[in-house]
Amino acid sequence: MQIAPAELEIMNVLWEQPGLGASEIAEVLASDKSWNIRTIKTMLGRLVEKGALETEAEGRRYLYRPLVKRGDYRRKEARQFVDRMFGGRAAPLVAHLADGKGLSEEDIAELEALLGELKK
Amino acid sequence: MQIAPAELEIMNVLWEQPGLGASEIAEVLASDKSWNIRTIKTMLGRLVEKGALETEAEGRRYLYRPLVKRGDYRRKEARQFVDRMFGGRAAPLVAHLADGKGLSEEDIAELEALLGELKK
DNA sequence: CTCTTTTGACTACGAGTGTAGTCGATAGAT
DNA sequence: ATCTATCGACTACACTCGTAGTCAAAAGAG
Repeated sequence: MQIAPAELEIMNVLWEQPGLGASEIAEVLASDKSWNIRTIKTMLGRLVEKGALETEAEGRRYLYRPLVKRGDYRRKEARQFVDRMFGGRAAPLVAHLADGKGLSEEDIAELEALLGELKK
Repeated sequence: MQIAPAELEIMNVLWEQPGLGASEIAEVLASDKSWNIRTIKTMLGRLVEKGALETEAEGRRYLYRPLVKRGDYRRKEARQFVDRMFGGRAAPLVAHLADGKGLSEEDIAELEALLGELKK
């Protein structure tokens, strides 16, 4: 199941706070996106169609919550991305991020910890 | 400038061997893709339009070569991807790759070396 | 010189996306 | 009871992408 970039913004909101209604999602997004409420509803509809969200009726509106787990989705996308862009090799990806100042001190520390784990 | 997934396959060929003609690209790709030569030509046309490739006439055909550097493109995409999927944090990305067995022994070794570099 | 093959140019077309409008029902305001 | 704001359902529409067909020109086969 395929989630488009704009749809992902919606999913992100719902992963953080499952069970919101359309207009609440709109409020959350209002800060950085200027999306018409209709646009958001269209995307919600499509996400439900795709099986990425489920709805629960509450009075005359719907509450939405993710059917797809964020971790699962991220894992799948990460794999796909690394395959497409870097022929499946993760190291070059990290190298590029590093090169473009995409890694903070904190990232580096975290990565070190991670690698420590992995070596065991 | 936006390069679609299928177009990227073409770019990959030309990044490896700049200056091929359409049918030569088709030959290279024939091994793992079953694309009609017309399909390839359409994509070449679009890539030229987008400014990702330039052409040089050679007799009655064109030779294609990348205008975009592979490294630059990868860097940009990597950044974008991490932003969209992981809120800009690289560490979680690597964690997910690790989790899904996306990291080989070799990757891990390389990453360690990289981190060593970065800490300096 | 004529027939076939190859090449680039242009056209097609359905699925997916981003962005929103219209419509009918209904819940709340007065 | 009536008007208005809101909700979900359906519809619209231009643009991108994947996939290829058509066409005219030219190059090579015989």
